[in-house]
Amino acid sequence: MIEVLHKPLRKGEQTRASILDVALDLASREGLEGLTIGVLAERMSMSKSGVFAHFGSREDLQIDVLKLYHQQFEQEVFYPSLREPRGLPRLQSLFSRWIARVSLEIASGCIYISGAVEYDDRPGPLREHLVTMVRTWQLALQRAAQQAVDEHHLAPDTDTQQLVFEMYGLVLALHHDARFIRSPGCVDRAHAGFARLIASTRVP
Amino acid sequence: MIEVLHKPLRKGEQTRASILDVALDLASREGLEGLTIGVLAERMSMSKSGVFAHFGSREDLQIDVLKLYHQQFEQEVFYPSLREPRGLPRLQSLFSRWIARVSLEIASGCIYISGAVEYDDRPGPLREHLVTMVRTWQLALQRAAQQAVDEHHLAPDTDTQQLVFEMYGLVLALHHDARFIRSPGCVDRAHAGFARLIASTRVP
DNA sequence: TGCATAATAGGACGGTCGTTCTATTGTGCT
DNA sequence: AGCACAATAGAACGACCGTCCTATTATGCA
Repeated sequence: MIEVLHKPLRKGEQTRASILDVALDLASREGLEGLTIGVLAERMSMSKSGVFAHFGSREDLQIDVLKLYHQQFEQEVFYPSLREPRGLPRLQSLFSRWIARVSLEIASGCIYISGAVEYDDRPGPLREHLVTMVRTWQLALQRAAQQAVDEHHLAPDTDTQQLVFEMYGLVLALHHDARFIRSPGCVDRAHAGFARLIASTRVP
Repeated sequence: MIEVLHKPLRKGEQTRASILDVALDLASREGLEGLTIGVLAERMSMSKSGVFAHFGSREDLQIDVLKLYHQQFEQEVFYPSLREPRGLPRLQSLFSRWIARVSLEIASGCIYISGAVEYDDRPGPLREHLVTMVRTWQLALQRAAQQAVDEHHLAPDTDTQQLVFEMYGLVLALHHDARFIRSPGCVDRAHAGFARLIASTRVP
């Protein structure tokens, strides 16, 4: 009697995935709040309702876009750095890949950063998801910094939270000067800032 | 024949000013792009068209809000610091007042920062105005830093552009952690970061 | 090949947006 | 007081928004 649920056909998930790809690209440019179903449908050469049917609501679409971004970020920045040895090398790898990602995103934009501004005062599930993801990333950085202390690469009294705060600041400044001001050479400045940061907390 | 233009009556300019006040408050919370005439009218207990009539367009309203913010920023951060002696004291005053302003704005938000994200990819007069203002502020900081070098408070080989880049990063990180993450103690971290920054470029 | 149903299209809904037009109210000067 | 005109209200516009409902088409399996 109770019929077995037909597993979703292939086509649906496939278009759903490509919708999400386009949506991520769109949200990177216009912000998650600027992501609109009409424009998304146009870009997909589909009807609004056709696109809409793949997601329960616009909010669900935004959340799925966010999760996709998070996934890509982990894949490109976090996981590869785990192959570096614990301590300073891994911390440096995390930062470099992070910088590279933000630089590449010059044409589009980092959703963690734009989202932080869009949702700092807008309560709701989207904000919660974003905060969780960014906190996760910050904690991963802090863990790597603590390991650098444990490995005696950084001074034993290093304030790792302070370190992460300043690293984040460098990336935010990079994003700001690259995308908004469009001042050349800011990638080098981010690297220089990190080098100085490490030098001042390094074990002599 | 050509009649003398009647100078605008007092009432008009007065309400226009109070509209701008409310608009600035609103834009600080929701962003310049989130500033809407309907909501503004509601907050003013006026009709939409009544509010609209004071500005040629929404864009003009946004620009006027931006100019008002710029004016307040200069008044609270820039000018008072000019009373400090040239060099490190003035640079430190600029940074402290800047930090204080961004901290106070925790409840509302810094339009320079939110605007940078909103308009990094959106061409138009608003973007141009914003970039000009932020560039002006960055150049003021750089000038103060250069004076600190000239006064032999900072090392003669100091890269002032790099210094400003990192100062800006500290404030962006403060804004991020205070408003978005809402992590306590980030004001202290901004100050600590600046102290370390100065210490590493100070003349021995 | 045919059948069940997933996938999509099309249209309509109420809502908000910026803007415009016209009418009414209020103000300031003589 | 009365006149000129500034200041505001009110309604309507076209456009776009997210969402829902109902057909139509496409797909995968028997």
